[in-house]
Amino acid sequence: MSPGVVSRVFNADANLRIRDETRQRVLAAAEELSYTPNHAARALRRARVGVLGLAVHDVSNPIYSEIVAGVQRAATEAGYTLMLADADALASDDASFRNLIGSRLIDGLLLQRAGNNADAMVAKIASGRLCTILLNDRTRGPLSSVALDDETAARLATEHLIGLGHSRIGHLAVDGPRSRSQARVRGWRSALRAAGMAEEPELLAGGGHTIEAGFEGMRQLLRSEIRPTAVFAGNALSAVGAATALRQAGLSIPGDISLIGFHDLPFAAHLTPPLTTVRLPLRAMGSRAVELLLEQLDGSAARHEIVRSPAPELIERGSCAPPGRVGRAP
Amino acid sequence: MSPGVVSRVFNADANLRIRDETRQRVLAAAEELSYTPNHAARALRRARVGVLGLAVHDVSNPIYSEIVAGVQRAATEAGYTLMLADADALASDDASFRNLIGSRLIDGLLLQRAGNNADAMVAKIASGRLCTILLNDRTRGPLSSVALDDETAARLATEHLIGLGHSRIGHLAVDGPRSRSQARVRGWRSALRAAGMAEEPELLAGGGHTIEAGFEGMRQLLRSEIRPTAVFAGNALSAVGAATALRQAGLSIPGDISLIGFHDLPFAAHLTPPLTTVRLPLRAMGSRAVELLLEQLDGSAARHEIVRSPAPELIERGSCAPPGRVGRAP
DNA sequence: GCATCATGGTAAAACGATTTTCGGCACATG
DNA sequence: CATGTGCCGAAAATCGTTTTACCATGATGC
Repeated sequence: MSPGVVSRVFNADANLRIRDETRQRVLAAAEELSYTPNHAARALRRARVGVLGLAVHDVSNPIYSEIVAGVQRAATEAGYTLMLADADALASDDASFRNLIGSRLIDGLLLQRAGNNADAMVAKIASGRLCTILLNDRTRGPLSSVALDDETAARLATEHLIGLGHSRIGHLAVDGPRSRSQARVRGWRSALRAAGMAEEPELLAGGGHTIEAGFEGMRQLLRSEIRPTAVFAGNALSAVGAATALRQAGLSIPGDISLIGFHDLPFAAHLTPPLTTVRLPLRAMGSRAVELLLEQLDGSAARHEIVRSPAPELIERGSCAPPGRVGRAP
Repeated sequence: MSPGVVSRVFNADANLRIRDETRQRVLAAAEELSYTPNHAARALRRARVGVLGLAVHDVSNPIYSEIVAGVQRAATEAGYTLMLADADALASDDASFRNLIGSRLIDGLLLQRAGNNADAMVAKIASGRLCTILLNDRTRGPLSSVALDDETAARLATEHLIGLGHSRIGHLAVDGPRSRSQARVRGWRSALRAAGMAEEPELLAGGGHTIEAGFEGMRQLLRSEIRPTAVFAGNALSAVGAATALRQAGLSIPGDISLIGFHDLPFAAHLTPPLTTVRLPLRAMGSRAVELLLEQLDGSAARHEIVRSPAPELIERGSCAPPGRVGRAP
């Protein structure tokens, strides 16, 4: 039996004419020897490895975990395996960068850009020939991107606070206090303006995307002249840190200050008080990114897309209440 | 210039005698063309791909995230790339299983066994020829394993509660209420016995390794005849669920019931009250597992190891207090 | 009876590196 | 002059698949 026939049986080649008896013989022998095609040889021959790369900034961040889950599912469905890389290591270690990007270890890359040298990194990748999708990013550039409708979600959160009667609504911005043009800040601002409220610069602080940064950001808000009665945190983890800062200041949530988080993660319901959040389709974004990547591997052009479905949704729990009134007991 | 020379320059072959001028010429040309060796071809020729697999039960579980971080670091240091797989998908989808295990897509596998069919899966893997290390597992079998000193940690947690004066100390067991032989249950029991306390079967409930399971487990403990004054949760996430159950029952922590968690995760300090825990070297276990795997790839025999360093450590926060007294304010 | 065609395969050439073998050149030695 | 002997580098074999080209053989068409 020649290897060529075996190969075509395995790949269900439609152009192969073969006696059924022979096919059975091949299959039986494969079973007997528990034969599995060698990945490297196959990848070498067809110029395609069947592996997608996913580089995220911090694997242990639960927000990324959600994205990873979506990516994982879509990739598996499409018959691809997923390779996880550390975006920071990629940015700093040039050897591992070249190994991942240039060696055709993967067919395409999903990149969650983050950190300071993100731009430099994007440039480096764009100059290469590896098909890449930027995750959770709405940059207009040579690289495709998939993002969420952060602005709508931020507006939703802010409007909820406005609806409760708040008028001094702070915001912990993920990209620092000076990032006045980012989507979440825009959503927050547009909701304030629509309600006829002035935007106080002191009500905008940096909250980062970590517990610690949220803690610091909230402390800064509390030190400001006009103390907010409600705070919209631009990130789920920073909301956790913010809550701790409030508790340390002896303030109750939502009695003294209402708090709303961004991204609805599993533990949000288990904070004290349970955290009201806006939920965004993180998993869907992950899946969609894979679809886009696969399309692009087939030659379609770069594209910038925003995943709006399922739509951002307000998840009411116990961390928001009208101002100046004690909310329900914890 | 022949490809052979190029290859040997790139891999710093000691047996190659070459004029320095020629070497420079090779290096310059490589730089010029931004040449990177093709991974598949290289993997095919040397029967080694430079990729390690890591299969965990649930990527979004923060405990696994810690392990992943440790594995990631050690793998990168050793010049290996990491491939993340979903252990559940591996167990259920036979095609992806064979693809990962048999095709030499990876050189070795780190497997966090979990789920019901874990045993069957281990058997399937053991029958194959892929070098595998079981993570967080102390099974004696043909496969190597790396585990933590859960028993000591559990004893430490229980002794802390005993030291505070508690005598009715419940335990939420990760593997269900009937798993009387697991390490954490053993640690809990041995601490109780050492203090001359009887082990009440009603004080043992299943807490799983999810928030929900912990919630249910605590509710069960609260329904029992002898209500505990302190609970040792066998898992960090189940402690979060347990805290919610207590809150819903109108009980205060630690005023009415003290709570101590297993595994010290970033958010533990940000619960209300901040959760007292025992910290285990999760990252170190991940790193050690990689080391063991690499040794074994070089031919060393299977081994069962327990990572005891850094030693389990009690992290006191605000969720434990003497019984029948109100603890410090949240 | 000769050309054509479908059938059921075989044989061989890629794929892009690594590794082993071999050969040519220059110089020294007997 | 013949013969080693270092040095450098070229050639060729190899890894396990996929893919293309091709070849018997017998059946069919005319």
